[in-house]
Amino acid sequence: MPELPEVETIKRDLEKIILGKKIIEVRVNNPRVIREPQALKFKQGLEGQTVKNVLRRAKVLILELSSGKSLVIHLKMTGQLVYPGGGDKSRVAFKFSDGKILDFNDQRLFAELRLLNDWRAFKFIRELGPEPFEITPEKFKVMLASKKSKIKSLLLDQTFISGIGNLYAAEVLFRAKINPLRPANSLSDKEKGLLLQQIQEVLKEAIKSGGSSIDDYVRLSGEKGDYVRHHRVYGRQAKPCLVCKTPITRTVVGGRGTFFCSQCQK
DNA sequence: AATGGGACCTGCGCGC
DNA sequence: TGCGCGCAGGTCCCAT
Repeated sequence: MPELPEVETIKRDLEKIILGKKIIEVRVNNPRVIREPQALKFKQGLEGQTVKNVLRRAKVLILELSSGKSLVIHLKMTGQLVYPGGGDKSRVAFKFSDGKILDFNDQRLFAELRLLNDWRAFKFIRELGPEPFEITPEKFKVMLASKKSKIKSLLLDQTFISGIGNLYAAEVLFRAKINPLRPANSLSDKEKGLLLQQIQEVLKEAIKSGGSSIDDYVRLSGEKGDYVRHHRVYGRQAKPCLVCKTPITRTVVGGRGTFFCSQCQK
């Protein structure tokens, strides 16, 4: 479940090793992960290209190429980039001019690779809400004002705010002491301010730790992200709240596991 | 219009 | 020991 901090970590690791390098061969081991264009065109469009720029938008990685096209990668839940690669799990392998290989792994085949003429025109990216770090407290208040949906569902809505997933939604709501089931427009101005502050702080700290390795996420090197040590509620069902010792509640919101402290989060 | 649930997938861990 | 089942969650799509 790579979310913003995990994708940002991969982005930073990746640009250190592939900026300016040429892709000499693309091996497609499972065409299902290539959403467009058709696999052969994808391969041909990448071979011979130099990586000019590595960008992140929300949970999406973008590699701008010398041709002007871009390789757009959404890791979804189990997508991984591993370097140096050459492993037998790889769905797609990118070989560079120095002979080294970047593996794209994805156990569950949900991830999406695209070779696009203009990544900015890609519907998913066009419709993304603002990046959490670009939001001011004033703007956040306006954004929440008319929203009746549960605050947790709203944090997961990528067209509302981009980059937060199930894990960080749980963590920021715990730190802001807000119950995930609350209607968004029922938050006081003070709570809205605190929530934005926690969103920015938690994401920033998580990036510093290299993300959270639960399930499949690993850094480019295969090394784990260290932020798991700082988790307070995610995955802690029935365990004592770290603040008040009340057992952590697990419920389902929008079909997703939702962890919170019924005592601390009102 | 907003909300909810299923679908997409695979491997792991659990209970019998 | 072995098998079947539920579960994990990002996003899309459809029904209500």
